[in-house]
Amino acid sequence: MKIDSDYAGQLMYTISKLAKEANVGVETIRFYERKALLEQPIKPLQGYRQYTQQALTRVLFIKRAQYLGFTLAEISSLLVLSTSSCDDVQSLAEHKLDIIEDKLKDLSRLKGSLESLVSDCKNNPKNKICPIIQSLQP
Amino acid sequence: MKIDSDYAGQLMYTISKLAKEANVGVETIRFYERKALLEQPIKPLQGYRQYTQQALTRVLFIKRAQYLGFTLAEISSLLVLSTSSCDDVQSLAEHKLDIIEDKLKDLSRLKGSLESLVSDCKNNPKNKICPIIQSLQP
DNA sequence: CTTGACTCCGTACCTAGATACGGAGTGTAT
DNA sequence: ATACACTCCGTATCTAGGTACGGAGTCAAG
Repeated sequence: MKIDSDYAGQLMYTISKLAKEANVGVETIRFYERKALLEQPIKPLQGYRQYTQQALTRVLFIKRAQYLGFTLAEISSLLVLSTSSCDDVQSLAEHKLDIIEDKLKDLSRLKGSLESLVSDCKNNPKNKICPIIQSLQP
Repeated sequence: MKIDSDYAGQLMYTISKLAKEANVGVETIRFYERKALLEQPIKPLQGYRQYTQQALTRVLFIKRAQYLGFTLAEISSLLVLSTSSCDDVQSLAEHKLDIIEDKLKDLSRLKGSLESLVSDCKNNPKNKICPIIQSLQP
């Protein structure tokens, strides 16, 4: 078992170590590189690519942002904006908040409709047509 | 302009008329046929396929069920179950309800997190690093 | 009898976010 | 020194729900 490389006092990772640290698959790392969310380290003449701690930080950033509901495209914007404008980041977040609120409304509506249908089912005397199916007929 | 065919007193549609009535695209009708959500009428030796009112009913059923949050796969199950068991339809709906409730919880959590971050931004003195970006750093 | 609109059919393409595969190169342990 | 694990790279595949395309056939109006 090889120990992680050390360059100028910095811990380095191979792609699989990086993936493991970030709790994602190796293919996911490559995918992020293709999407330009993560810089691909230069390949040395001899051996494998080495990933820095900054790369790990970046992958964790992406995962946290995803957890907050941002898409990869939005995360890409976040990364561009992160070096400049707090105002722009804030409006991205506010826009996302609007979308989330819309989705919440939609889901609440669905919940209400389904609850009412299920309750109809429970009151349904045997041998009668299912109220859910009935409700779906035009 | 050809008038819709009439067979045994029943209104019939060409694929584009059916699509128009159901407010979907022609390609969507074909897609549902491929997914076996809709039966493809037999092609006459001469001329185009004719769709019945039952076909229109079916497409509208699919659209209503989608509006209620069912996926096409679930709608496929609903169609199978619809001819037999109200209990089974009911448990499908209850399972869907569980999923919707989970999503509602997730979205509420996201909403809370984002609201708090946006509010941090608003209190952010100029020239300081954006709190949202900061929160994404490990 | 020609023109333009429509159908038919297979296939390819799209988004989003990965996931899998195959073959060649590389690294390490025994 | 050889077996096995890992990397590298391009490309293909997957889910879900469609949308688009191209060429041949068909239909109806003028």
